[in-house]
Amino acid sequence: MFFRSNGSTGLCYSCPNRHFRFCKSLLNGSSTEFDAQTVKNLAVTAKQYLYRQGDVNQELFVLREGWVMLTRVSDDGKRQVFRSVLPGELLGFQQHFHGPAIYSAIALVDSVLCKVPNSVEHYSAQPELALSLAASEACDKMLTEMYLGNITHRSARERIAFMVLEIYHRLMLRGLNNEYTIQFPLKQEDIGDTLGLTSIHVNRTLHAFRDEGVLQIHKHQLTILDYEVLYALAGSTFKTLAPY
Amino acid sequence: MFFRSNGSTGLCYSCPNRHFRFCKSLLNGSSTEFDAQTVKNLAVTAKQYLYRQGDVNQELFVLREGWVMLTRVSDDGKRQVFRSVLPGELLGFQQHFHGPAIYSAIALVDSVLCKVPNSVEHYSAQPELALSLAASEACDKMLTEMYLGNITHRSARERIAFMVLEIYHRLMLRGLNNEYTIQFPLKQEDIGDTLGLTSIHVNRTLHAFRDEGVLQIHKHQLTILDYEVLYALAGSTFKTLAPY
DNA sequence: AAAAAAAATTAATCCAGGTTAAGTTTTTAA
DNA sequence: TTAAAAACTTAACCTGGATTAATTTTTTTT
Repeated sequence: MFFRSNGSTGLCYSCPNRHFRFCKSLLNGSSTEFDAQTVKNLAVTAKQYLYRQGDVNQELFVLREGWVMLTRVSDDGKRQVFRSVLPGELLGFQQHFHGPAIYSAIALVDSVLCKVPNSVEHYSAQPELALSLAASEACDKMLTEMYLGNITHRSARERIAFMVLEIYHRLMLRGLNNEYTIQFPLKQEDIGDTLGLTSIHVNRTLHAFRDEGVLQIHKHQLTILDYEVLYALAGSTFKTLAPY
Repeated sequence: MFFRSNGSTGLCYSCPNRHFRFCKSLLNGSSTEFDAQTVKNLAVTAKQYLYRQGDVNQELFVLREGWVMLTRVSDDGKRQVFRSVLPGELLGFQQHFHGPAIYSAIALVDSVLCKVPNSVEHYSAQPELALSLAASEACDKMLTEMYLGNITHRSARERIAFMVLEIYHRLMLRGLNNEYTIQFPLKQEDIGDTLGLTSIHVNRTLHAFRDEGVLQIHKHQLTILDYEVLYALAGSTFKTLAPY
């Protein structure tokens, strides 16, 4: 089990995410020990929606543990997967606090979220928090831009290599890897809907990667067998992203 | 001439952008009349780079008038155009204040920018400003996500229709249209590099649109001839974006 | 105004990935 | 434990947009 389970409803001081930017700002701004009065834990089970596109009045969360995926279905029934939210990352912020959500958030595995303050008053009282929020949005924006650059003009092999390395890297920063193996709850269709490929073609490509000894996905575990090959395929976009 | 030219180096009180969110926050937080001590104007000519990918120590700007395009060239020489920055929009913010820029910013027409405060101290003194920054980043993020959804799985005609309407709509919000005509400094290659199409295919598609009486680009002027057709092609993604 | 460079245009050919269809295996629910 | 549903796999065929290669028009520079 790679997802840390250190008592789902624990307080911040024992949380593995407490050093990530937004959480750090929250804790810094708190005069007393941070507790359930301010940060409320919320447990969700696999396949449960946190909110759906069109919902209003949504809240701001930090994912404490688990894996959340952001998706949007267009009128013609096509689904776009925007990204995976990993432990320590924010989800739910919108420029218009109470406008409708443009995408749905679904937990892919049992997850725990922390509901965090999200009001103009809170941010005014804690300017550093608002700046952390801006940084978090800028980070998401960059990730989305890098995916845009990855998908535009690049082959299926390159796109998948980029996506796998990007997620592997983000999990590694959190210590959520076991050597070259990670938990990987995404289905082939999810990969396809992230990268603009059909699940059939994702399947073909993953199969080729396995035959070539590059990459293997089995029972929700992904193992990188040849990092160098993936790194070369992922291209300069990944190199740019890696420091973040 | 659709780009407002009301004295390039004017102060904020006469600026057409003064009611846009970030500028409004700036002005609200200013105890005295806002002047050149705080906001410095910077004029750039067409084809001039504001900064290039890899540059460090870049500044935060609001585009006062003109048109700026954000692009990134990858190691293999392919160019990605991220988006156009239109008057009143922010550019240059990064989560790491002094990290290298991941893309270049180039003025496509003669433009005027306002250099705005961008330090932790400023944001701490003006929490509302930090929140406006977060909102601006969230807005850019959403736009990028919508482009991602547009490019993934959709045809060349649909992609171009979406892009044209999105830009038309954003200019219209600023009063920078003349009925169904806008200034449009993007080259066919720029459109291609935004949407993941070759300029040859962009040309074919634009030609078809002209033949069909849908859309026309001539001498940097774009005219929408059949809004309904474009709107239907642009799909639900555009409908979602339009309120913003 | 002429020369050079950049951008737009057109046509022919080709292929990566889509589509359709029919399995098989794995997971979930009963 | 069995049945049903979801996910994965494989193969044959097809097409939208890429590639290559000229040519023309427009813009910029001299």
